[in-house]
Amino acid sequence: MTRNFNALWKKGDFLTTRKAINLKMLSQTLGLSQTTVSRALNGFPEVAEKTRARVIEAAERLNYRPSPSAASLATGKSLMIGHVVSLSEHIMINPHFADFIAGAGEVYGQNGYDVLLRLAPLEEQERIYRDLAEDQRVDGVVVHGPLTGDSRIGILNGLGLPFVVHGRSDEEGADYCWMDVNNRRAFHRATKFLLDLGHLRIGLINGLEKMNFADRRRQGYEVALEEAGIALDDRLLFSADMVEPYGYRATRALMELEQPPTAIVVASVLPAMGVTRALADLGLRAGEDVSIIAFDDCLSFLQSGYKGSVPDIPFFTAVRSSIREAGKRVARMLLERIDNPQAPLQSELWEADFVIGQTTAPPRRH
Amino acid sequence: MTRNFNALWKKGDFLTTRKAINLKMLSQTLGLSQTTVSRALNGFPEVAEKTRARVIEAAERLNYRPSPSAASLATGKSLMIGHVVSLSEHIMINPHFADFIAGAGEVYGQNGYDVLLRLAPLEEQERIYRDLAEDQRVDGVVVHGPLTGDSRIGILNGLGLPFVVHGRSDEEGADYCWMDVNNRRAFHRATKFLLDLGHLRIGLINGLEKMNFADRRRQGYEVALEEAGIALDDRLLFSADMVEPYGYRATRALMELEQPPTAIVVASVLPAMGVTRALADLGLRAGEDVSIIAFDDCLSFLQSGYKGSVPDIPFFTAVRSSIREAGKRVARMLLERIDNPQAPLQSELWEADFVIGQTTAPPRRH
DNA sequence: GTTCAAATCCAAAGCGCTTTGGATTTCGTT
DNA sequence: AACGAAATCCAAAGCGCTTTGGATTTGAAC
Repeated sequence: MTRNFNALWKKGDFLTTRKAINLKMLSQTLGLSQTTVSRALNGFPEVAEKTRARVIEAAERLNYRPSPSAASLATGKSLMIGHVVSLSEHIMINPHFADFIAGAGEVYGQNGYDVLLRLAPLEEQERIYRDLAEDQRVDGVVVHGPLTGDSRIGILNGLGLPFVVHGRSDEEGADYCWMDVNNRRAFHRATKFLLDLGHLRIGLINGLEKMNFADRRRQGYEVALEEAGIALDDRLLFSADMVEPYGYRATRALMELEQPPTAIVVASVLPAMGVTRALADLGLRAGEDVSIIAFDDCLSFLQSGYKGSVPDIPFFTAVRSSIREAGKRVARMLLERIDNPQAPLQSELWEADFVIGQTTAPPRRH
Repeated sequence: MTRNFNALWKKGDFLTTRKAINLKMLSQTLGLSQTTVSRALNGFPEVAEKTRARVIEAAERLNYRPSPSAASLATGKSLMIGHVVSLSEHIMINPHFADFIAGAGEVYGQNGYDVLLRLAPLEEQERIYRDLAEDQRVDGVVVHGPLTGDSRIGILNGLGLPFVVHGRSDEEGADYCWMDVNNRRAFHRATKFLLDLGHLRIGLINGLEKMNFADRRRQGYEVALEEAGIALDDRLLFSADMVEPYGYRATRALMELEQPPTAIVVASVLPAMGVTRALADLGLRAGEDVSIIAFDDCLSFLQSGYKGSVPDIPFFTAVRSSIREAGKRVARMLLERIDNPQAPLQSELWEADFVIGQTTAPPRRH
């Protein structure tokens, strides 16, 4: 029975090069069939516990590791989660994506999944999803940065590939699985807070408004103004990719108005840093001269001490929601969906925290 | 011959669900053997061009796509590149990693490779490399954030898995393939520039010095001071993970010294933003009151307009090298290495640009 | 019209795993 | 002691591709 295997062993293959051992060899050493060994390792009930223990022990001792491609070929599962992102196109995605994936990757790792990362511009993503699905390269995907009316969602539903959207694509968000922050309410609260402080002219430095999250944020801002009986002023509204220099330029433009705003709501801490830089250039101070509220995704490299360590008063007053925690949650939702594709569609809406920092105060009296 | 396939076709499988078509079916429709079809598609010379054209046409028409796991099982190649990173541990890696992978991913995509991303703390990475190699899950890996004397390199050499190091791990850098920026010279130049402007007390806000790149940067700084006959002052030296609040706190500490520095060299634009924030808090202005030179990785979300668009004068005076371009280069080197594992080990050292911005000036006279 | 390469194509054996359908053994019952 | 169900295990058939070793055909040369 074990002759074959012993021959190989004596040849020295295993001891020296630690050449991978496969199921066949393992079952031969054990004097069991491949079936039994496979079932023992995969936790099937029809194998005696004594046998299972023996098998597991031997597998560990001989450093047996099943070939992923063989398993994938046989089962059709790949234990991979696809993330398709356009890191070149909307570069503001980059740092956000890194933190999101840091959270998601943690969950994947705990469940034996890996990330398949594909960089591609938006217009190619539909084709890529199709390829990934047909090739069975991934067991599910996460949709990043959904636009309002995003066509990727329809495609994915058609493909039958499990997916979760980080964010939403429309008002209902009914026929797909998503996890989102309540962007509208967050910006409503931020704007109302500034109004309550007495600010009457409030600028909005928003993200790209074809992105659904930015669209919602603007709605929150507008509704708050409306409720306060303040007319919208287009000159106070900006929309672009959320990078630092954008915040800088928008602020310079705002402050050159004949009636500059006394407060600004900013879609991300990144442009918000540009805002403070612009104010500094003009000899103005954030908080004292111009109030700022930013949306804070808890980007790891900007704030280090949330939990313990250094409990600083945060610089920016902010509506805050950890994108990294979002990554974890989305990952969990997706894995559940993969395990049970028939389960009803889940969705989850998080409220952002509102934290007071050093950049808000009542408007200056002249 | 084609009966089998037609039967399936008529059943409607292909037209409706676009069920994946496999080699067998494709060869049956063509009336050729699987061998010939496979060879035709993979560009082998022993198939007539006429036949090849016919095969390719049919493959496209029927939307044939070879199964990656089957191909991987048969060939042992996975068309995947492994990136193992610890996004949680040294969070400063995050934004840098995102831009690096944006560059690398572009090259991978052009060559039919994908990224397998695995999040793991440093101490697990050796085991993970071993697993990835034995499982044949990836055809090569990139080593991120090498420490001085990094054990991962020895492991990888032992495994025979092709790899390229982004950065270096030791003085020689001889027995592995790497691509690095001349960090020592960059910081030497930066420091010397400040000395030439007349600065005598120069702070260093460095990265974690167990990281090889940070170690080298410090060497450059020290040598420049030494050459100018200025003694090192430990109170001017900081070393930590390069996040924004670190720059802030280090600067506060620096400015509280009885003899505060008149200039600071900073290891990254991220802490440098903290530096300017701290200075602003103290009523000081970067450039006028305290000079700053930062290392600038061209992080996408901080500077948008390098190439064309808005040719701003950069804010920070900086030594600059695009981490994204580095990603591209590393990816190319790795793919070459995979194609030709026997070729001599390559390495590449880039010089950083030195760009003058708005944060350097001669020291204030009192 | 042979002959012999060169050109072209093929059957079949893997690659390493899962899983179906059955065979064999064990064990409590009668 | 015999019986049937439960427990345990197995042989073999895929999964879809690559590739070896060989068969067949073509075409130029004699």
